[in-house]
Amino acid sequence: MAVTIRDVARVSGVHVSTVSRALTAAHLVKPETRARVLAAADQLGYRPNRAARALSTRRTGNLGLIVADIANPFFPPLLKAAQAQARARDYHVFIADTDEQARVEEELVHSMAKQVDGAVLVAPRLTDSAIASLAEELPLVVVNRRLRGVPGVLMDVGAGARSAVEHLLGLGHREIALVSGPGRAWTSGEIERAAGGIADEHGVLIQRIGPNAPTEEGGRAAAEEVVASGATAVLAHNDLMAFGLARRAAELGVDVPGDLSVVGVDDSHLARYSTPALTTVNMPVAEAGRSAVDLLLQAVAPGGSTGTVSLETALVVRDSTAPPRRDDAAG
Amino acid sequence: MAVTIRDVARVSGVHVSTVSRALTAAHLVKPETRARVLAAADQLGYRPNRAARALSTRRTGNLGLIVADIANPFFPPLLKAAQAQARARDYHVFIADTDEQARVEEELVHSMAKQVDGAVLVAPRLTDSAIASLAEELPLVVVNRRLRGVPGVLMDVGAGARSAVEHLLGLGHREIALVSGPGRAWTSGEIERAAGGIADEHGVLIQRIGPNAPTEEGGRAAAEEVVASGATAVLAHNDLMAFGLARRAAELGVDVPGDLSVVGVDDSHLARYSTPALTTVNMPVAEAGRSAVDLLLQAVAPGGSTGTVSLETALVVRDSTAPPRRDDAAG
DNA sequence: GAGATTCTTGCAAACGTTTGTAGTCAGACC
DNA sequence: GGTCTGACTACAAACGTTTGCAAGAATCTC
Repeated sequence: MAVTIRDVARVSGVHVSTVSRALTAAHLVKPETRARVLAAADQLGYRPNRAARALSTRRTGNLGLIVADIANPFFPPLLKAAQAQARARDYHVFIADTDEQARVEEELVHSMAKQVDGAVLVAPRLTDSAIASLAEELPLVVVNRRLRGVPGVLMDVGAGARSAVEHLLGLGHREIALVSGPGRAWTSGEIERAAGGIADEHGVLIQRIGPNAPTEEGGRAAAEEVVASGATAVLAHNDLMAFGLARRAAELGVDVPGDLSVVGVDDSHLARYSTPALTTVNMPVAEAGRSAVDLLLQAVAPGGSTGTVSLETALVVRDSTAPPRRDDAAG
Repeated sequence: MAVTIRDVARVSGVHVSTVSRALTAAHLVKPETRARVLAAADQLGYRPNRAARALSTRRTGNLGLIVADIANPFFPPLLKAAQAQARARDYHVFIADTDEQARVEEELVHSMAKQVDGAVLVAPRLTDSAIASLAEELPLVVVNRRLRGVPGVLMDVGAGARSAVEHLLGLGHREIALVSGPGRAWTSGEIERAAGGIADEHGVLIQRIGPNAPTEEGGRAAAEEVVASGATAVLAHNDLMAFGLARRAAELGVDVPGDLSVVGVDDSHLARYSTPALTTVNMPVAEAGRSAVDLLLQAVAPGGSTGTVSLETALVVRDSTAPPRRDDAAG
């Protein structure tokens, strides 16, 4: 039924091994022969069977992309970029959604292991040691997780959080709250550390609220505590939470940014679309997706090197931050 | 290195073929033998090599998911649901992004053909005949495209558009515009036909504006024409466009919904997040993703049947629609 | 112009499974 | 007690590639 290398061999009058070489190791066959083979392949519409190739070479030409939640707006641009990069390198990508569950994440790596040359774990929820042990089974690259021995792509969210707090301090805020996300995420720790550090330098204490689910609901849930705390500004773990927080605050009669400045993290499209448009930390997700794939491909290649790339983030000031009200500052 | 069926055979003291059968055709081996084999497999951490299995059975256990733009908020929930459904059926999914290019779509089907048992084309940009010819090469399911001979999942966007127009008519609008999307999309035609039909019944003429790119920019671009047309209400091809349109209208000093009611299509999260929250036609995308996978799996199965499933849509009324201003109606 | 290289190609084994065929064994049947 | 049946298992070929090895042809070297 399907046309195989054998058919091509017959039509072009050479042995299958010659066809194979003509296709994958051009310099090993005489140019004229190669031309004949290619012509035959083209004429027959031959496409190599990657499963057979994989069996023989032990390389599948496939990559895995494992994320916590495809529908979370943070991920799609990353997936898109990673997929495009992989395709440019002639790799296909499997995608899998863990539904935020560490156990599923682990199981997915196992079940993919024989089908891919390596996998990218985006913002993994697993423990460091679990990831390290998976990495022995399959070449892995992590995004937004620092792990010795495992190549990673880090977006410098700490620097972004620092800029965000500096921005708030510069506006005159002295009562700043931090609504944190899931304890397990690497970004949570980075944000807290950086925000705390810069606030310290200015003799300001940041109130931490949370942890919360990294969703709009999580943000809403934190809103009352934020308002009650008397904070005039708040930095949220991500845009979704910032958005939920701002919405809930509005319902409580608190004006954003008049009474409360809100800063998010991610710069998802949400940030531009919401009203007021969200001041947020831009994450270079597309770049991260590309880098992750490149790193993985390097790690997988014969003389595979392993490294970590760090990407810069930047604060994007929009309409959800403003100086605190005089009376607030006085009270 | 990796543990194969051969290792399992050695440890459990049987032939490889027995191991194979113990794993895939339980009734063909004696229960005790099977238990021994399973124990050995478990102990060794054996995982079947799917490439080898694929070579032998000619079934890969993989599915392809091809979409125009992963980052367009319409797709991720569909991808998520499809992926989950596939996983529940023990299939893995390849994902690919065509960047809205028909040629890429075609090439992707070709390059996936040998690696998957079938593919889902979501809102394809190809012509009917191109899809039909691809369908001979590989079992295909289309989403939001009607094509004889190719199973499909259709979201009844026509009914949704009809409800939307009825809603606007009910509010008292008589000057209604339709901002259409890409001419190639099936949904474009459906919306136009349905909207035109119901308006006709009420003796109202709908002004068609476009076609435009199905993006925020496309919506912005159409805004001036909409405003100039004197329409008091507008139905946009999708939420992104509705959103861009509303934003641009606001910039032009046109109040939404006071001066102009805006209705979108998709009910992406964007609709809930924007201000004013968008009245829009809800599309059952998760359901569509699941159905598409089920349909594909049916088509691929031995006695494969082929069918079309149609899913209902529903108008969701939010804050972007209101009765027309008196003076407008009078003018 | 003979030996040494280098090219070019064919042969056959291997990758890890599945599966058709055939063999063994125990029990049933008469 | 011999034959038949059915349950169970081993054998070996096949799936479509790649690749080490070897052989023959062509080219080079002196």
